[in-house]
Amino acid sequence: MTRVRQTDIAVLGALSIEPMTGYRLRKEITETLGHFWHESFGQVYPSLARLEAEGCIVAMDGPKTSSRVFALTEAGQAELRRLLELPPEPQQPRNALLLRIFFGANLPPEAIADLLDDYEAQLREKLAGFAAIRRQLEADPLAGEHRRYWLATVSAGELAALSQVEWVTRTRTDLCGP
Amino acid sequence: MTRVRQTDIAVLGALSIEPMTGYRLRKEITETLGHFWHESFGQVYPSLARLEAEGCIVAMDGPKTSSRVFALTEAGQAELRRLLELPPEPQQPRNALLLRIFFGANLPPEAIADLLDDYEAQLREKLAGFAAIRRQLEADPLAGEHRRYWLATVSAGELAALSQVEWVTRTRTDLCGP
DNA sequence: GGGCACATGTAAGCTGTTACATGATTAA
DNA sequence: TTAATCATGTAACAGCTTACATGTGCCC
Repeated sequence: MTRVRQTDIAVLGALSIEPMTGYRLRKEITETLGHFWHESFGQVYPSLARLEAEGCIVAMDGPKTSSRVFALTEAGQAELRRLLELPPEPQQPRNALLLRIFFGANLPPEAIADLLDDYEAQLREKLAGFAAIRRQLEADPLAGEHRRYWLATVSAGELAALSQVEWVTRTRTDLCGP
Repeated sequence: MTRVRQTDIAVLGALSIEPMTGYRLRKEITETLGHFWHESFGQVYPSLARLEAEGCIVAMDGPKTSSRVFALTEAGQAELRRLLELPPEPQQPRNALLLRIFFGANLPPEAIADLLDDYEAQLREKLAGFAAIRRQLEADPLAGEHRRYWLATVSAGELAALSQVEWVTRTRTDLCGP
């Protein structure tokens, strides 16, 4: 019962869309999956090395000296499908804001208000980001068959952020007064 | 720029409500903060040892031989306040379901439907759990000044789960048909 | 006496981050 | 030419989980 390496899913998934270098892979993950996923170089390169050794991906010479462009093999495509079908293992939640709110009786109301205001500002930034991604996605002719799936993840982010804005507004009134 | 040990906040916070043993501390965190926080024994005991060495908590003999009941000192109370006011550092998101949806073009629609159905079932379980916690909290006379803060965290969970149920329903239709 | 919940800890190991080291390519 | 970006990797470390080892107290 070995645990599934989540990073491998992200790496194989990205390469299923287009072959690319490790550097660009990480950049695409940051820019495109950024609102629900994250990888660091320290994860991406070892993962690429492992997947190459397992025959899931192959490296080709890139346009630049000493850059390697990775592509999925058939085995890699099969492995990706296998991993995608596995039910996500429930991750241990850790919400640092809710932790602070829970112990809020130890703080003056203004400190709570500050925490909530900061959070709301972050949410509004996120929402602006989603709007931008959505516009871009709806215009991008390359998205093709992926578009509906990508839009679904954007919707998830938007709905979550909107419901959290509602919660923040209500909670600020409840806990810190109008 | 040392990072804040989040576990310390949970430990100090729990002890600010009532002195208790490490074992019970972890149990309370699991049962009461479970929907937004998690600690393992391997975190709790070292954290207690460190906080004791720093003078934030003191140990008293418990009712049982070789059990130690920890209580906040004044320094610990001050440290807790300091930690609670720090803005939560944004954690790197990792949503395993959205990762699978994003690469959904690699899967047959039925596999997507399974993933979404499983997720919806989990959400409904969560909602039932929240309802139970809410009933319990509203009846508990011990909650006192904490009740409003604790209810706020329950509301956060409820709203989040409800908006995700909405998303799941919509997304299932969009991606897998009616 | 047997089983369960309470209770305390440690050690191995995995995941993931951060900082570092190095160099190529491109655009101003 | 110089700064930014592209590109690859490693090493140290922090954080956290899991499994293990050990023992107490209570109830049936």
